[in-house]
Amino acid sequence: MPELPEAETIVRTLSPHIQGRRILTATFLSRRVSDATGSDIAGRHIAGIRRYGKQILIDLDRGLLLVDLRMTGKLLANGQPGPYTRAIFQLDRGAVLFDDIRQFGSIQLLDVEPTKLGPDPLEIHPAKFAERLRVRNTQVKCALLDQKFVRGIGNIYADEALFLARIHPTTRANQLSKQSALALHSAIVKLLNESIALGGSSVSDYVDASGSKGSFQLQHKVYRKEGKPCPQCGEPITRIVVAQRGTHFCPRCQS
DNA sequence: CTTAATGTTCCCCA
DNA sequence: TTGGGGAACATTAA
Repeated sequence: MPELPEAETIVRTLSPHIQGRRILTATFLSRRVSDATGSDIAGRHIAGIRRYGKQILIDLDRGLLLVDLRMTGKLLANGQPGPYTRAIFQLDRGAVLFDDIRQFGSIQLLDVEPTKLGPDPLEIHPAKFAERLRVRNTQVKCALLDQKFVRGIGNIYADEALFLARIHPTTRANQLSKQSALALHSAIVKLLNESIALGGSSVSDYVDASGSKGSFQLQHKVYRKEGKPCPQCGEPITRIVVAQRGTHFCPRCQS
């Protein structure tokens, strides 16, 4: 799904449309989207919206909605319903659509905070991040993708951060020098913030709540760049598979 | 027809 | 208990 920067952008672009609004009706067009029913949700007020890792939490006057976008989920303000619209929230002013081509996404109605994931990469102290890596006996890319390790990083930013920090994706996390671990933390913070500033990466079909694409994909150095020259040294970018995900890196820069 | 895609979970094996 | 690997979920695009 959208990763941290995309979720953050969706929250920012959707917030002005839904903050303080009342949900008149909620309609689920696909059984897979939710266990909740429209009548469970109708009538509640929206207190606010926030990001939790790469997920989105919509606080209600009673309970909250946990929106998990997975690979192709979208939240759209005042869009036109189409063939992939899976849920419609009619508000007292405007409407919100949940579109999702692949239907991996979901919207859950919770009465308490969701189960806890790892720390937010933009908030964790660099030394704490390094320490978490040090006690992890797994490939560093696997750690980055594990939402219980840190919440919000996905396949794009994992590959880009490992390139920026010059770390091979299959390096054991507990074998990284403290210096490398800190470089990785710094690369992650830099990339996530830069991406947020550019509205996220639109590589597949990501758009924000207004239907606008981000532009951070133009800054990608290795993600989906197999065979293209490394911007640092010219060596062709290599693609391997790690944790069942396409993994892109420079075999010369990322020893 | 085959492969891969911003993700997670479940199941089996060591 | 931890970690690795594969399948599954549903749909599109190259």
